[in-house]
Amino acid sequence: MNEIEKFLEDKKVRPTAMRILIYKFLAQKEVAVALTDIENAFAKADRTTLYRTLKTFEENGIVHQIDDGTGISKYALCEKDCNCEIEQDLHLHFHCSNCNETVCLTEHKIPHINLPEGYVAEDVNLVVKGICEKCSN
Amino acid sequence: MNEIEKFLEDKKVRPTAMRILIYKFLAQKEVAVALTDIENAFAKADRTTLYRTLKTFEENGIVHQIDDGTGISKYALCEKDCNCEIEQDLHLHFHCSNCNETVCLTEHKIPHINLPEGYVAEDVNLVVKGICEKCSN
DNA sequence: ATTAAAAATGCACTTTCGTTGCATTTGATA
DNA sequence: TATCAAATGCAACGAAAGTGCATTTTTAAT
Repeated sequence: MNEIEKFLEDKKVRPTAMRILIYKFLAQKEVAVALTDIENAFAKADRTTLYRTLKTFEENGIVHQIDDGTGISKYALCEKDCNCEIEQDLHLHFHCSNCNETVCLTEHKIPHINLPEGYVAEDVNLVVKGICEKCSN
Repeated sequence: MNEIEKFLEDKKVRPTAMRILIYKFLAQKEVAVALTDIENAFAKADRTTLYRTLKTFEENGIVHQIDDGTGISKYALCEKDCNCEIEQDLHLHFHCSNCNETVCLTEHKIPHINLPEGYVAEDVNLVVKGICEKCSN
């Protein structure tokens, strides 16, 4: 409880009640969540608030946004000490076409990529689509 | 002209006037295009027709759809003899955050990815975001 | 403690994109 | 030339992202 408040403050995000709840929700989820998922979990809160909370979290390095190819943005908590940097922090995401869930495979970092002359990489997104461990049995 | 008709027929796609035009448009573009781009180029045609043409092209291995992380689907002609298969055909895409264009780096195939036990890969999407060659000068 | 300022939240609304159903037209085939 | 299937055009819908503004809450200063 108090840890979360402290954590948010460290990240320069005001620890409002709503934000603490959203943080908790993200923390208990082991998969990436869409705005709609949070909306359903917090029926009382307005979508805009949730939307802006996620944006704030993203801007302050608390969550990373995941584009899993479904066209719907997903969000997941960043790892400890993550700066969302290529080579160091960025990891593989897996989207299951059966259960439709997206997971962070944080131990699978993104391989180094050689770009042609003149190209500058700022961000890399690697998504594998297929059948996840739960659904493949 | 006649080559295109033949090509489309080979791919089991009826070479209608509209489809030939769209094919030509894609062929002359060196970047991936969005539905909206084609819409603007062919003001006379209906969006639905363009949309369905792209779908038809995609289903018949003429174009591949690209998810570049902008949330807007892009399309580009497949390489010759492409079957859109992992390890063989799938390549890197680069999205420029300056000019907003997405290019196929077809010579950069997607590296082999080891997944955890139980995961089955069906498709892989690798997008690098940054500054492209044209914009970095 | 009170108040002023700033930030967060809620509400209404808009835009864009993807998508579908259905009527109409075009094109291939018998 | 008649017939049937495929392609096209039109209208509309739904989901999701995003914005402007009014209101409430929180912080900070007096």
